[in-house]
Amino acid sequence: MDLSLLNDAQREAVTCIDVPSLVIAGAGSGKTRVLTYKIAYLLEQDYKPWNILALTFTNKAAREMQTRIGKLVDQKLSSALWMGTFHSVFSRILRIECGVLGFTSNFTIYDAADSKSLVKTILREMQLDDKTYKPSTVCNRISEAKNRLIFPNQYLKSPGLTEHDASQRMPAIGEIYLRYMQRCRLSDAMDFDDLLLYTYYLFETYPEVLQKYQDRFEYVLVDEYQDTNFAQHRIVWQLTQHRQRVCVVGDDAQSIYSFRGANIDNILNFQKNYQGTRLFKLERNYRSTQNIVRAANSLIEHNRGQIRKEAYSENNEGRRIQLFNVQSDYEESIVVSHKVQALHGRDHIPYNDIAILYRTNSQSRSLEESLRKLSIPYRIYGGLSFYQRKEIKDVIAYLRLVLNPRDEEALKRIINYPARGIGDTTLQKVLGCAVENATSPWQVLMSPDTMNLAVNKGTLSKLEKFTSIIQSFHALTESTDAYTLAKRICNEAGISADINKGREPEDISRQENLQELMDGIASFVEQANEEGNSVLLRDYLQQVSLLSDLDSDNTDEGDKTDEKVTLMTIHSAKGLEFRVVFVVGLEEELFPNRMALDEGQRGLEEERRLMYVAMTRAEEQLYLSSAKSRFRFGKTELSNPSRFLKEIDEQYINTGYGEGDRASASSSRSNDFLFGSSRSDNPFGSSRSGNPFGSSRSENPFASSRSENPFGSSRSESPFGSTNSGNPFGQGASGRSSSQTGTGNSASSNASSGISTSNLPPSVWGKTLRSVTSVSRGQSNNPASSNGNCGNVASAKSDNSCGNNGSLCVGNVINHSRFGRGTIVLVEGTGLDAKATVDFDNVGRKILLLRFAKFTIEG
DNA sequence: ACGACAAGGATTTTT
DNA sequence: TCCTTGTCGT
Repeated sequence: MDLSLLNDAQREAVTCIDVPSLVIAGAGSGKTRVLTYKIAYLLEQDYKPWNILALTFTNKAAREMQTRIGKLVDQKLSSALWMGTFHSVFSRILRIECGVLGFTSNFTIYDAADSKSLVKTILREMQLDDKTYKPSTVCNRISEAKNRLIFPNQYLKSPGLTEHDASQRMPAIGEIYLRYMQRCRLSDAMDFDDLLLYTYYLFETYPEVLQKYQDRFEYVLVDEYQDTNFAQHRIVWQLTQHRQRVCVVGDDAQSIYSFRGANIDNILNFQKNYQGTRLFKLERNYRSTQNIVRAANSLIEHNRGQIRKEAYSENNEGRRIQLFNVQSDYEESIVVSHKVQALHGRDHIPYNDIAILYRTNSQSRSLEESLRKLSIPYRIYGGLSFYQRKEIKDVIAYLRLVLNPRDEEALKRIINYPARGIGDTTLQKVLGCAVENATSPWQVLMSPDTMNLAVNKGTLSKLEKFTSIIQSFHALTESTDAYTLAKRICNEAGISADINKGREPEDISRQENLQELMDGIASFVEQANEEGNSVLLRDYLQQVSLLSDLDSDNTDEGDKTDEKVTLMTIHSAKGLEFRVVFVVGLEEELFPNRMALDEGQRGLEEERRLMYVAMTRAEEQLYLSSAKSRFRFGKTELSNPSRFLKEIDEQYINTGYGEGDRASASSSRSNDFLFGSSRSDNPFGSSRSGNPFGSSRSENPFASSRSENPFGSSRSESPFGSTNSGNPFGQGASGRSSSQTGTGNSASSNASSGISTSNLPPSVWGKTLRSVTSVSRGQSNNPASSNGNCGNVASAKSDNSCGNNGSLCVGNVINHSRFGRGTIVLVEGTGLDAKATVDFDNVGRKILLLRFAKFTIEG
């Protein structure tokens, strides 16, 4: 491996593998480069890939890193690395190990909407007013607690927390939290935070399990460490405390997720936690012009508590930052659009080198309009996610319920969709009955008599009809592939009929969305087949619940060649770069956002870091704009320029419309807003006194959890509060009193509750796969099997010895339907087991099962 | 039980 | 402005 491509600081960081290393990597300083080279270096030093764990912030980042490492070392090695987000990696582990925690390996992952809905249900049951107990507030509170590894019983026992809740007139939050936890357990469900919380708990409670993973992960790397929360930090500590072979990379100046519990202290305190840490600072920015780097520096200097860092650039000095001060958001859109047009037409800058960034999604609307008027192609990221659309959630809810009938949120969603005459009254009765019997709603439906469900005969038969159809699907989950099963569900449960009946434009859109979802499932099955992985419903759901559409969408699919301007929030833009960047809506209350300002200094500093991130996305040109009025909440509101504009050293800024752009026809060109008088009477900076998560640590009601292990050493004491039975988790579904029996071999005790299939070698699943195949191929409408463009393949596949006399030989060049062009380097196995190893030009080396692979042979 | 309509409320970021 | 929630009438 060639380390000469690295600068001194990068190289030192890469080759330091004997002591903990903290890499402070400024924007554009080659952070990913260091991580990828470091992993490659570890492999070169004889670390095995399966002994290396690399944790990233997004799935996309993981994928990209994997590809980049694959180019440095053998693809085979890189694909064996443990790499992914905290959530995906630890959900994999939890699916294997969670038997001892009382979950099955098919547990559901609740998304934010599920959590909120469950909180609402609990509020209603406790007869609490959801005006005083705003569900979102309650959810946040629970999430904060989980991120700090505080379990319900600790919450209830903590004077700081309960007093704070009382002072907010929400004394029952602890109780809600407890019920919420129990309810999730009854539903065999974990929310996002639980994935971390239970991982921590698992490791803390079952030392033999912890040791297994300590042994496995000989070296741990964490990307974007500034955005980790306390739970994540502790999990990393659990895994690395013995060896201290750990490397974290991040930039405290780019920490922008504290609202999600990210704790900047993790990175600031790293050196204290790991004695003998070596600190590396990557200060040279390779991305941006000097002007941009300096301007961003001048802004971020207004924050305190950063790690000192001298970011610099040796690129061109570049142009000054252009400032647009305009009348209205409408004018802002026009000015920006015209500027984009000019950049494209006059300066020949491709559209996809241009990004427009904003603080809130709602700002995209007016920009879209004016871009459309000028026929400028654009692509919006974010907004309402594909997976949050109603029709998609409905189908996913079916899939979830079929796999895990105890999933209460899924059941609530679809028990009357499509309408089958089961109304709210009935649902409430079922839910109430479940609570009374301390069981899941599904259990109530299964034995309504013993549970004393009080509904009339007609209703009962409707319920039975519902359960029997779900059961009929459930019976197929072990044998039928996800696509075939999903298709059947859509058809037989009446979803397709419901979706396809309308002809309105929005109906068409729903139909298209459903189709897209089904296509997605089909291609999941197809790909899993080719790679010899399991294709069951659980395998699909496992990954889809952790997918955001930022991950799934914008991949290859020819979109890359399309030239489009990028519109996205600044948060989404993290880690990206563009030659030209517009940051719009630089106004007080909007950016910095009102909500953040309400949180005082801490909130303001995060907004400032957000602005820093926004500015440092730009390579060559940066434009900032600020409007004097903006249409918000249905009316026009006056606004003042963002304080950030004043904080950027003026020597890097040009004010007004420069260079005779046609936009300069506008009336406002003065720079008085920079120094104007309107600012003095602006009452900002007021910080609420009782902010529970404020910057002052001593006021923080959660602060105590940080210094001490909230579990102590006691394994027998339940962190979930007192519940029925001896089970600390308050439900006996698993038939096991889990925390007491943990001293045995966890792997064997786990077997009874089912082991996750995805980590097993394909051979184990050969039988299943075969039966899956026949089913799936029997379906004429299965795109995975009915594609006609693979004539050559058919012969290769049906030939029993394609290695020797078949049509596929080593050296053949093939065109794969998804992976593109590649060269055959190995053909092995016969008949159904025939496999080919292929070096693809763009995606590296893959092993394909020939009976599934879709490709044509070239020449 | 379910559809239509009104009112009200909320509008930050997302694994 | 938009979307979600609640209430009403059938």
